[in-house]
Amino acid sequence: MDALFRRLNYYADLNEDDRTALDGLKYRVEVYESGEEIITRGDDPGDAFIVSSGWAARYIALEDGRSQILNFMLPGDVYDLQVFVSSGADHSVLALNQVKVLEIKRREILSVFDKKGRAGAAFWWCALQEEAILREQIVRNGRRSARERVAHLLLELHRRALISGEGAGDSFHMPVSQAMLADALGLSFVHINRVLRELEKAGALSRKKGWITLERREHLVELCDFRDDYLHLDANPRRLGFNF
Amino acid sequence: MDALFRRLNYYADLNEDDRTALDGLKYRVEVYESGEEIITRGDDPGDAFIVSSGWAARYIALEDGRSQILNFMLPGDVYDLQVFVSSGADHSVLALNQVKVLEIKRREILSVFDKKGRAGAAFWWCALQEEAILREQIVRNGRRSARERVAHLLLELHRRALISGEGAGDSFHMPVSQAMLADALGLSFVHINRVLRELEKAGALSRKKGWITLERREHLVELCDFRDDYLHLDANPRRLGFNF
DNA sequence: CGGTCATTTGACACGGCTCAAGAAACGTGG
DNA sequence: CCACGTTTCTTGAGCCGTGTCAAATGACCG
Repeated sequence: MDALFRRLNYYADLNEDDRTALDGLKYRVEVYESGEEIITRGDDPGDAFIVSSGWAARYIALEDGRSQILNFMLPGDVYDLQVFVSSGADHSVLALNQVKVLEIKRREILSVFDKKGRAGAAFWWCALQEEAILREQIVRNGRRSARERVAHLLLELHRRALISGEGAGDSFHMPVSQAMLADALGLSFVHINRVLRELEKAGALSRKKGWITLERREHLVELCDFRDDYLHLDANPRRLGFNF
Repeated sequence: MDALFRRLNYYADLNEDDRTALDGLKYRVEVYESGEEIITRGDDPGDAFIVSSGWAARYIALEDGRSQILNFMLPGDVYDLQVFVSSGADHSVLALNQVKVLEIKRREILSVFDKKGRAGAAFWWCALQEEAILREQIVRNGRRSARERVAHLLLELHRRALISGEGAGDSFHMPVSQAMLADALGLSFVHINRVLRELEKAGALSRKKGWITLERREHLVELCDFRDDYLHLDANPRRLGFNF
């Protein structure tokens, strides 16, 4: 519940009532190991899911084995805020490392919405951000070169990892194989590797045991013209300890 | 208002009360000519927008002139159902031909949501569908070849045009230049042209004055393995006069 | 009728893909 | 702790889908 509170509070500066409302939510904790499917296409979950720890990937697989990652889910991210209508999931969610998930009945979430406090608004902010991230993914993969895509995605994930309370400074833990990056960015994993090595050789970043360090963040920013406004972080800018 | 009612009714089989609630909505009609911007990035509209007639494109432009269309808006599509939180638009909307737009105050829309009738549910269904279309756009552009992309997008637009009450049978009016198609599919307009001509020569489709006819729809479906489930049309399948 | 914009086609270049094979990292059981 | 199988990463060679550039043609519009 910490991850959720942290996230919502980041957006909306919650007060006591909001905190109480959130604490009152009844939820179940499920643990998924790396490689397990949290949601499978066609499921009709019935609950909303909140990532409490670990990373997951929303993806769609084509018939012939190709597959595309839609986006990554970090602690505090919510699956299925479209709690008002129920429909079979049109995509799957895969655990990238061990993921703890809070599963909450739709009507529980609705009770928070109904209270019309800041917690409800913060949930909406989450939904708005999630959709904006999808849109940025479209632009990234549609109109950017391989190098730009990699730089842009790393900058996004770095930013989001910081918000989730993971990572420190210019480093963050990224439990994502190069093949997964390829499926996220619409490239081959061979080419992902080449781009990563090139950036590494240029001193822009370094990698070690699943940790990424953005050695020259400004260089990466410039490389892909990264603007973070799509992350809609300005709900409450004072939450962020530094300026980009 | 017809386009909206038609769309919502398609999803939810509205009753008299719902109809009354919708008819009671106060709105303003704005007309935009082809090429005009309905929403400009950075705007904070304050209202929700419903396309009443005509086509529009949501897009994001990069600094250097590249631009990416996120998706197309057809009659009955709604802009900004995230009415509960207000934030600057992170993308723009461009009129592709003459577009009539209903502009509705957020609180008006909220009143329909609050009534908890089927109209509210139908709005949610719209939001769910919109996000699913974005996801499919990611997969299409990320993991499909140029030919598959073109076929897949045409099939989607055909389907959506029929639902909007435009088009007839295998034909529909598509006020979209090849350069726009290119910006939607992450390709160059030269290549779009080649693919279209190829499909045309193969007898899969024909074009005339902005009208597209899917001469061999099944062929196109097979070509890109088109599954229409992402359009979430199953809310009320009987509304559709034919089976795919 | 001229001007502008959209379409079409050819020639050529190149970014990223495929295939292949070796090296490194990782997990597991002994 | 090592040994082993498995997955992931790395690198090279060659190819192909798509981009770029350029120019002609056609469609539309006042």
